[in-house]
Amino acid sequence: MNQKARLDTIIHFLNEHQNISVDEACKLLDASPATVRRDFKLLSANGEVEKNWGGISRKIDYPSDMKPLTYRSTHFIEEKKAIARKASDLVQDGEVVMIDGGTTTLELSKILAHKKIRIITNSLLIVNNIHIERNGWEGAEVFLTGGFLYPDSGMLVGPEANKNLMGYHADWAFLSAGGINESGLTNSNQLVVETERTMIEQAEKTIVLADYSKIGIKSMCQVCGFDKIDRLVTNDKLEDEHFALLQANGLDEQNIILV
Amino acid sequence: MNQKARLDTIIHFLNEHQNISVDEACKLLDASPATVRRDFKLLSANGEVEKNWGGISRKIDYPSDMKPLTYRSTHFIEEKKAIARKASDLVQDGEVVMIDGGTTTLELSKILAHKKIRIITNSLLIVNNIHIERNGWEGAEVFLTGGFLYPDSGMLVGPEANKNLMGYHADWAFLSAGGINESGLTNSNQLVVETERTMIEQAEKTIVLADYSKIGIKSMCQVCGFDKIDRLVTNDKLEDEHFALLQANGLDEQNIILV
DNA sequence: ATTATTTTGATTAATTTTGAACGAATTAAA
DNA sequence: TTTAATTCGTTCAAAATTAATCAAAATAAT
Repeated sequence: MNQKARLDTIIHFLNEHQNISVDEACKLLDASPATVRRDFKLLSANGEVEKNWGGISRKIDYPSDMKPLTYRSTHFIEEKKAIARKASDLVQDGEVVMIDGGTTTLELSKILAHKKIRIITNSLLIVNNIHIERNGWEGAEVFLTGGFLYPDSGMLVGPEANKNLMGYHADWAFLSAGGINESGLTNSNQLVVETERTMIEQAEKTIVLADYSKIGIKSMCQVCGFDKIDRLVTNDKLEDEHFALLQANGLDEQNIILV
Repeated sequence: MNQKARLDTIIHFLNEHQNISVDEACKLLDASPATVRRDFKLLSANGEVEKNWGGISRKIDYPSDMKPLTYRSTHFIEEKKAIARKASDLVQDGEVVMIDGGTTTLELSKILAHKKIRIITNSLLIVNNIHIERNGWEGAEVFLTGGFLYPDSGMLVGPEANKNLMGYHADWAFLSAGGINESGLTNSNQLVVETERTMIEQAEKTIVLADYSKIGIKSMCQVCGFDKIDRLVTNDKLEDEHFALLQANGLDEQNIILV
């Protein structure tokens, strides 16, 4: 493996994980510590990663408008993956799934890409990742809604997107959360919220994926009340106060899936 | 295996993988290191790939979660770019443009991305590239059709895609060609051809982009006859025989734009 | 069929990269 | 604070990669 291939492998690894140590990289690249250190030095000199004692880590907080369709938040990657894995267990072969945009639902889509299901989404980022995950015609069939491409988030929104969603019927709607508070589910973009509402309408069951940092947070736009949420998948790092908030609104052990 | 075949094999390999080493290429091409190096040198001199110690890699290294649906290297890239540049001159600010999938139309979309126009397309590849090309909210507004994502080509097809296209009206339809022969425009995928037909219906003027290698070729599916083609943009390497073919079907100096 | 031209593969010397060793620097433990 | 254990960066010899040269093989032209 030559240098360029090694650097690519490291970057690829960091897209999936938060950080990588010298030892891990040695195994991954089949190279000596000296070489790995030289590679790390190169990457950090280029400003692509952050150097720290024992390894390197992803730079937190990309300027989001610079890398439009790539990963946003690099925080809680492992937590999000765990939540996604748990949520994916709900889905059986042959079912139809609607997936909202968001970093946690993105992880979910990577897993679901391998199942024999139909996926309907309005997120370009998710479609791109499914395309990478699966092999040609194997795995899930994908249906994308049409509509206006919202530049920042890479999501398709507007009346056309909604009309498209209304043309489909799904077993599950997997939604991401901007925040969950006493009034229910909220998100930051009005146009995206519209499509989320439509997904809720068109699906049998609505599942919300939210790591613990989202509970107690209120975003600008109201998506729906707790009555529409059938299941909430979240971390077990949940504070008592937040757990009480959920229970007071009708979500109990049955509906809350902790990972 | 001759040189042309080797270069094609390498390019094809690089469409699937990020990079290729000299050793890998030796096995893949059944050739000696010396020959492989000469090939690598050629490709990098042409600017088609990036040279690095121990091998070559794809020139444009977009974020890993967009790879398959982004750039695919091709031959005749400069010709295609030249055709795209010429075609883009037709479009004025404020107009609405439909763009078909294809490598030449892809180049066109990169140019049009910077104009103050509206772009309607059913190609994910094109949408991704526009997204990269322009800066957030600057440049063209993009509308994507919904539909079934055809795995290989990354295009949205099927009844939903057609219905979406029929909801829009455009000044221009820019189509790519699988082949152009005495019966008119042909392409290889039945479902894609359907959307191309719809684009022709919904646009004021239909422009076909085709490098000279496409003239005289017949693909499986008929898109339309010459009567629907308002302009053909192609190279001036056109053979006399092919030029005659075009003229015999009503395309003259007025309609054929040579670059 | 013969000759000229191009392409290929082996050889070699120069250059670059790599891995191991070791002292310096940093963190963790006592 | 002192000590032990990692980790880091650098040096240097070994290994790998490259470009150049040249003869053999393949291809094209006469």
